[in-house]
Amino acid sequence: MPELPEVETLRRYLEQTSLHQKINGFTTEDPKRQLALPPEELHEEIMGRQMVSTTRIGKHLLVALDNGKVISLHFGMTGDLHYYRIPEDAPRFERATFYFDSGFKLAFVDSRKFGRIGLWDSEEAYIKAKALGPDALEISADVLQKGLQKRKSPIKPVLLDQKLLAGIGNWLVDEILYQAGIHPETIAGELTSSQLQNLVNAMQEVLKTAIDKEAVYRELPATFLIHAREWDTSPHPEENTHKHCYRCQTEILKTTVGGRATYFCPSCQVK
DNA sequence: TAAAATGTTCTCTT
DNA sequence: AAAGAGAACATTTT
Repeated sequence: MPELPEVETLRRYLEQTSLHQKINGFTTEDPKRQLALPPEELHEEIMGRQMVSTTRIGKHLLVALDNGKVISLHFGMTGDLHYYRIPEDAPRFERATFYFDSGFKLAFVDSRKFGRIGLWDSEEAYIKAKALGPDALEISADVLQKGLQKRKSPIKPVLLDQKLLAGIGNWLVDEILYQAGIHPETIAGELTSSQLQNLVNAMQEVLKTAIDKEAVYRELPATFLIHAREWDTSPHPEENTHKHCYRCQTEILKTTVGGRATYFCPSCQVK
């Protein structure tokens, strides 16, 4: 699930379900692993408090409490949220739960258990601790260009570096490079100014489109590369057209760049 | 059944 | 100091 558009969708979900209710309980399956602080401490700080507002930076969701503290939610590879009341609606893989006095619960769902929950004195403290760069929707072309300039790695792993800019994950980076017509192994510092411009435009376009569709992949435009990924659950898997570039019909290739699975069009994205 | 999976972080090396 | 490579983390799904 959780790259920038997914986390933005979760932020809105939390905002529409869970604000302004008294928290009267919190449980975790595996506090040592899932919490960035001792469970007693978290419990003490949030009991009786209310969530009052949310912020997102990159893939991180921050929830402000009415005592000024900030809960951090990071969703790892498979994190999700589910708000419910009756036990029949409990999701699979519920790893942590916030209980409200309304009787509703906010579940932190996470099959692979890479997600983390923390408590901080301020948003700034969290951003500093994680050394997060500017959010991918906010970063200016100028700052991005300066960040890329000195890097000698392929552009793909550089864009995945959350210290440079926050929010881009493995499917997004492939999508953005595809839309920008840039080969994922192009050395970051060697991008031309027109490539850089294409990159900035594609990043905005892809992020906004994905947020607009609430990160539901099958609703993304047919022009999106994401439909070529194996885990795309197309309603018509027998139609293999999504394995080809919508622009030139060339077969989409799968390789490894920076240790991650990488999809690209060998014809539209040349080094 | 072995392999791959939307992410981060740590260690080691350069 | 900073950048890059690679492994580790835990579990599910195909």
